[in-house]
Amino acid sequence: MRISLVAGAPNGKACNDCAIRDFGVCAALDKTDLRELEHLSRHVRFASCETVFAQEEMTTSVYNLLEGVLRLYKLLPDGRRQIVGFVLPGDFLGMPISVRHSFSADAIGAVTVCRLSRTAFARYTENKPHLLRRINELAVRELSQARDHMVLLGRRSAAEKVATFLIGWRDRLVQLNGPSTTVALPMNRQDIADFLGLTIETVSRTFTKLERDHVIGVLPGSVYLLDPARAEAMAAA
Amino acid sequence: MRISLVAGAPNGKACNDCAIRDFGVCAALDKTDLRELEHLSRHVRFASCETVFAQEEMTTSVYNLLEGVLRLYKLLPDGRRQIVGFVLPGDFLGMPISVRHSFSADAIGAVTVCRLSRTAFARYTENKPHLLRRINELAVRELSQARDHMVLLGRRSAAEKVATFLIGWRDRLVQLNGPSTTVALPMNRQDIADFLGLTIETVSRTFTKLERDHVIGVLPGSVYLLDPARAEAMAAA
DNA sequence: CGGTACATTGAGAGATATCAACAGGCGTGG
DNA sequence: CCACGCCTGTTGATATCTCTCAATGTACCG
Repeated sequence: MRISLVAGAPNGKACNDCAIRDFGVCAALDKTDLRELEHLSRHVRFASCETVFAQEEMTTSVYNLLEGVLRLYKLLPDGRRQIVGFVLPGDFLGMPISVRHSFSADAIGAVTVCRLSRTAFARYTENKPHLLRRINELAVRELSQARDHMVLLGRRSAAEKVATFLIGWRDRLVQLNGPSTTVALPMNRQDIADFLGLTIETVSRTFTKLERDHVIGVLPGSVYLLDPARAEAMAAA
Repeated sequence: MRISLVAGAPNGKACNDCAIRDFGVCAALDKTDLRELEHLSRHVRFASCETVFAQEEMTTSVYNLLEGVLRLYKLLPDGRRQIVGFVLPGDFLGMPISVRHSFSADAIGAVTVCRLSRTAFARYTENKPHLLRRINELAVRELSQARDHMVLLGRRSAAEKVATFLIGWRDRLVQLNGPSTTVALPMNRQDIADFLGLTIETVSRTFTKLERDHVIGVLPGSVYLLDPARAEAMAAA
């Protein structure tokens, strides 16, 4: 939760060559648009556990994640935490409802973001309805994911929660890196617990149980799916 | 869950005189825009428990709620239900992520909606960036509410859930109808339970407990807040 | 090699779910 | 107009899942 002191370094690379060129909001932009965007964006690095922005802070920027993973979370006054989402490269972070952030974002491992001034980006989008539609599309997709997660939090058992999480996380990684037998879990057990509305012990026990049942194999920092079909069935049920 | 057979009746009234003129998406539109919109919209009535649209159905329309209350919910294959939101007059329902609805909507009591063809509305928005921004704003607000609800579902006790629900619902009603000591609850206990990730029995017991503690008074179809401060404290905690 | 952070495991407690019975309101129909 | 049945909501007893508290294990790092 330390704050990064690293100031924005000049972008350095052209947006056109960006690794996430075809993923995030920028997918809606042509070369001319991108050239304009280059002048507005700065790449910024954060070390593990550094805060990109915090709940209640003023919203000054919007972000595209370039490398690494972020956790987004909300805290209750007494310290209880609910992780509302994990952010992967290509994801866009920049639809603040108000002048203050309603949740916090910090780095899980080293992270690079593409940062833009919120006002400059707002001006940039003004006469670009295709970009507005793209942002809208992303917001609606996030809303849909949020509702799926409500179902998980409100109506699923611990085993179903964990299975659903593993399948969903695998699917996101597959989209980024292509198929793989193992599912990397850069977040720790507490993060998973706070995402699924469980305690760390219950998550741990559930992992062990799934391992005993030959559904998954547990390794430090990852799991592999021994029986993807069964995991998917638990996630669907 | 019956399907309404009532076909779309001609709008009849001018959008400019609409009751929710200043609330929903239409707040972003001037008189000229509204006149154009009148030709696209139809008022449709639904009786209690009729389905406006169902999960997996094709998305053909977008809606503005004019009168009444809707529940939005998702079902798991085994029948478990999670209500993802209640819709009040002025709320906009029309940001489908895909060609099929990802949740169902049905009427709690009699309902009137303003229905527009999805494709016609999409064409209508095409050259109206102010409307796009308005839609975006609404989507982001909903997303924020969804995240708040995730915290409730994942990290709050039954008593906190019920108190938070009552305060939140009261605030929405106040915005529509002005201050009032009583909070009308058109939805039944099962709806509340499915919204809060509880069982009907737990909701009932929690109401009784809050009544014993002189926080609320329970009446058929409504409650009144005897100790709003205490209820708000439970909702914030 | 020891320290620290993270993860696992166990025992017991507690909150909510489940199962079951009962109460009250409301409409229907005799 | 009253009796009946139905639906919704409440209450009670018990079960169960997940949490809490505590101890132990394990990997990483100085």
